Amino acid sequence: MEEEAGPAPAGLPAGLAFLLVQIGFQAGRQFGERLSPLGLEQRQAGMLIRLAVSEGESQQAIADLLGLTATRMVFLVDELEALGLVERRRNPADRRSHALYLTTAGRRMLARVRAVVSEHEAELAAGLTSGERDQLVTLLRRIAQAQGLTAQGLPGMPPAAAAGPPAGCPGPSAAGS
Amino acid sequence: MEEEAGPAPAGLPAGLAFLLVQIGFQAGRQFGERLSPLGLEQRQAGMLIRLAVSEGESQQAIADLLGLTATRMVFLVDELEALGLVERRRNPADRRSHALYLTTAGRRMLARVRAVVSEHEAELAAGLTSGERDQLVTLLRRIAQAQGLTAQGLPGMPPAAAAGPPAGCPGPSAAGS
DNA sequence: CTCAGATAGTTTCATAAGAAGACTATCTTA
DNA sequence: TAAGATAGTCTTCTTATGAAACTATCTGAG
Repeated sequence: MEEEAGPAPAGLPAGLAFLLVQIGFQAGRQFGERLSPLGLEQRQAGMLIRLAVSEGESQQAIADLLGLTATRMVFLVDELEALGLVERRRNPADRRSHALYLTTAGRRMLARVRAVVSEHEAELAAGLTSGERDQLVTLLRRIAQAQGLTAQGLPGMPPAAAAGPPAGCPGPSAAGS
Repeated sequence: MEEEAGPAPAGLPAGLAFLLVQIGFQAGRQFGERLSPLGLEQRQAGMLIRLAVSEGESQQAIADLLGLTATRMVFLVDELEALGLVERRRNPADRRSHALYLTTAGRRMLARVRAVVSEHEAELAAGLTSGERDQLVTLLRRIAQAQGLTAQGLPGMPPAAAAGPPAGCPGPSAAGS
C-alpha cells in the first residue's frame, strides 16, 4: 500500500493544475464538514453570505448574481426559509417578485458561518507565513482573473456542485453495460 | 482573520479558501472540457495515467490507490474496457482477481491525455512568470501536505469524494453588487 | 475431500443534485 | 380587456454515487 508514495511515479503529474484541483476539492469538502455542525450545506451558507450583501433583492436578481437557475434558486430559498433563516417578502410594487431578507435567526447563523469561514481560512493558511499567504492570494487572484473568474458568482460555476470528482459516467462515447 | 463576523457589507471575507475552491473547480471543469474531444471523462483520463504506472495490478489494488469504491471501480473499468483502452486479464494464479492492462489504443490515448494535461498546465500558468509559477506550486504543495493530500490522486480524481461541493459559494472578496 | 470463512469483482437498489420545461400569478401595454 | 412579458413554482428526467447483496474463487481446518 505504500509502493507509490516516495518516487513520484513517472507520469503522475504533480503540476499546478493537479494541485489546484486537489486542494480546491479538499478545501471545499472540509468547508462543508466544518459547516455541518451548524446544520447547513455549503450552498446554504453561500446564500446567506450573499444575502448579507444583497439583501432585499429579488430572487432572480440574486440567482443571476450567483449563476443559479431559477429552479435551483427556488429550491435553495425553500430550504433556507424552512430553516427560518431567510424570508420571502412580496414586493408591493411588483407582486410577481419575492424580495429576500435574512431573519434574525438568519443573521445569527450568518455570524456563525462567518466564524467558520475564518476558521477554515486560518486552517488552510496554517503553515504559511502571512507574507506567503498574501503572495499566494495574489497569485491565485491573477489566475482567477486570467480564467475569467470574477469575484462574485462565477461565470457558470456557482451552482457547481460537482467539484471535481468526476466519476464514472456514461461517457460521451461508447459506454458499456 | 480580520474578516470576522462584522456585518461588512461589501466586505466579504478575504478569501484564500474561496479562491482555492473556485479556481480548483474551474480548473477541473476546463480540464474536462479539454478532454471531451478525446471522448474521455476526467476519471477515465486519470485512470489511464494511473495505469501507465501501475499496470498489471489488480482492480482492487488500483481502487485502493485512488480511493475509489469497488462499485465505481467496476463501472470505470467497464467504460474503459468498452472504449477498448484497457483490458481485464484474469490472473491465472488467482482467478478471482482481474489485473488491468492498457491496450495499444489505451497507450495512444494516454499520450493524447498527457498532451492535454500539458496544455492545461500551460494555460493555467499563462500570465505568470515561471518564477511565479514555481513559487505558486511550492506554496500549494505546502498546503497540500499540511492538508494531508498525498500526490496519489489523479488530475480530476479527488481522493475520496464526499459531500456536495459549493453551491453558490459567493464569496469572499469584493461582492459584485 | 469438503465445509467455513475470507476475498475480488459484479450487480442491484436507493438517494441526491441538478436541469428543463410546463404551469400560475402578475405586470405592461395597446 | 386581451396579448405578451416576467417572476416564481412545480413536475419530471437524468446523472452520479454509495451501500449492500450476490457470485466466483481461494485458503485452511477437520
